[in-house]
Amino acid sequence: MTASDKRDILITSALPYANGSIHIGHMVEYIQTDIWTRFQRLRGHNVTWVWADDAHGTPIMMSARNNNTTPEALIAAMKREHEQDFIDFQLSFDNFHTTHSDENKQCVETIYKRLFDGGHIAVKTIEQLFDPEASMYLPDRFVTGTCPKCKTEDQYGDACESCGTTYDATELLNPKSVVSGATPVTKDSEQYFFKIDNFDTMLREWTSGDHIQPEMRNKIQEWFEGGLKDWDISRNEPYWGFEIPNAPGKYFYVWMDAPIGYMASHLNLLNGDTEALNKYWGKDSTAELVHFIGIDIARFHTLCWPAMLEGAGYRKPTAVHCHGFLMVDGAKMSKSRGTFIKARTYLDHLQPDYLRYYYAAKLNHKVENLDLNLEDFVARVNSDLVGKIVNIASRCAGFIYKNFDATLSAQLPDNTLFQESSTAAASIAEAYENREFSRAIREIIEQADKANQFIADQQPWNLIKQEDQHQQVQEICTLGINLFKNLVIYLKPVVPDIAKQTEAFLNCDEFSWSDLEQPLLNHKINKFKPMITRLESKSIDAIVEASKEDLKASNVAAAPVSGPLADDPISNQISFDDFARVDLRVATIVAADLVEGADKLLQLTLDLGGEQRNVFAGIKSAYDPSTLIGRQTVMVANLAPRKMRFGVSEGMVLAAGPGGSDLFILSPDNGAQAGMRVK
RNA sequence: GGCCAUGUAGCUCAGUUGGUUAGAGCACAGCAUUCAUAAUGCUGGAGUCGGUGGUUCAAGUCCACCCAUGGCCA
Repeated sequence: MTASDKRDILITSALPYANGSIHIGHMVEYIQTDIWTRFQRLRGHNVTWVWADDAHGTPIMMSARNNNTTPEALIAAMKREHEQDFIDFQLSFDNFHTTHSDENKQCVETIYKRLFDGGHIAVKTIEQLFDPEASMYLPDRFVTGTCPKCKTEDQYGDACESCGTTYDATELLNPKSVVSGATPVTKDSEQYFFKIDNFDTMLREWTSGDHIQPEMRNKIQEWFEGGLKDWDISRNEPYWGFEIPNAPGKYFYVWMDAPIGYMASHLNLLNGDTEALNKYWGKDSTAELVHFIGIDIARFHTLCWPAMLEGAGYRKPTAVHCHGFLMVDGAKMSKSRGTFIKARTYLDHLQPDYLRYYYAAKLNHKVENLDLNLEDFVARVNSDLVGKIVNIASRCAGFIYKNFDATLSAQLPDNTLFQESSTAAASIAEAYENREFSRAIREIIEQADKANQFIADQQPWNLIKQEDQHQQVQEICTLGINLFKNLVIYLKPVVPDIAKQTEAFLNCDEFSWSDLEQPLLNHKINKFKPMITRLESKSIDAIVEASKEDLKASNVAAAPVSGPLADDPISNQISFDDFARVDLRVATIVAADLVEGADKLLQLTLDLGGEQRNVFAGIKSAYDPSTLIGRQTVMVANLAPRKMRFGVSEGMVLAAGPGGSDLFILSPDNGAQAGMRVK
């Protein structure tokens, strides 16, 4: 590669929020970033990957308050945890910083000042909730009340957890201050707005180019049609963030300083050298600036962020790559199903290469969700990595080691296989470059299939029995080893651990892309050791189980101390289909009698509107049979009949309560008819 | 409610500008093989391409509506 071919690439991943642990959903993006980063390095480009913890905002302030700690202590502990997770997942970032840093304060203030001087900041007076007792403005999360839409009580001032509606805190019904319990009043408050509309023309042009995936352009178009409204970048104190210069009591909104955290992390890596920073961020920079993000934060990265950069006299991103969300077994990650898997829980059980490979095999350049199918995960990794790729080394190495003093032959057999393996490079590189990792993997596995076919075809295990065929065997296995070497170079961005073991096994320096062209000949190798063990489904079960344990542990803290929920916590989630299997019907009690010899049972005759059922119900302690006759109730109509000492019970009546005299059978409202289904 | 994306074999996915009989891997069945971490090779069965209607000589591919899933916004 000549100096002029060498690209300067600055890469970022989205900033994880410093208020929770990293999970395998985050890892989709970080692994995607890492594969692309490693690929570019393997090709010899000058790559820098910087990111940071997103360490500001009300949720962090609240968490610190609830845990009797300071925000500083909380984010410091979280940063250590996050960074260790990333290192252990073999992410090859150059710097992981925090948005609560001197560098970020410096960058935020610089950008804000430039925007202000450029006439891109407006000061407007808006109505905000104010706590008259604590005499302070209330952030959204410091107000609770009833959702204006679905009337669910005890919701925060930004969104309803029950119906998902987002609203202004001023719209809450019966609002209450979290701080004092007082009813807030509305009060005028000055806020600072970024006039993003000033950049309408620039943004329309910029987003119509190659910087954005085509499917994102449709989405962005919709935002333009809605009009670019002034963006409120300030928050009243108390707020956890940076104070706005010359605006006492006003703080930068977390989403203002978060993306600037990319720049600040870079500045931190450069030890504060702003000239070096400008080489990447200056208006005329020729370096590439590439962001990897999830679709949920696309709006900030495709509109707010480029506008801020433009307004402050910096360059705009080369590309903003969006990905979808992680699904596990076709559904959203679920805590109760044990599919909300923390990065650490995964690492406690498995090496990163497995998950890295599986994600790579499914990632593409589109904004699609990625489904982690746990059964498929096991099958895919075992079949591809163990059965196909590493097996090539395993089946050739023995011959070389035992019969040829661990030395590869001086020449390859007379065929074009090695040539083919090298020329696949162009297409595989193109796939990596365009982030079509699944295509890259498909093409790599095709090469592996060819290698295995070749070995099966040549049958070295038969040839070795003939003395005069020994050189042939050495050459066949040398080719096998060299095909394996190329496969590992192709896979090096994806499975760094296997690549490292292969370099040691083959006695080689660190592989680079250019090593694809030259076969190893007359070269001594080491004894083959298994590089990766087969994935067992019991490991997956253990991860799922451990993830359920995590849930239990976190539930203990939040569980109510007394009351029905404390005595009998809510069961694991079920699907609608599970529920639908239970056939509940309205029934009329036409007869109710004491059962001779039974302490707790009443014998009920239930009418389902044409069909009568005999049911034994354990409600004698709470009900006099004569008061039940003529009442309607609800029964499970498709419960398997059960033989009891006093007869067969053909269903079950629904009742609530712990027992004894505290039992309450259900009744439908007036008008229900016997036999109606409850659903 | 509006919008965006997705829906192809049991599972995970390819299917370029509409053009022969819709492909691959895994799983399954049979055969071969035993160098290899029970790994590998060959052969085979398996699909009303979410549904309905339309455009066309021709639709998995284009259009309309509907359904399901995921998401964004209100």
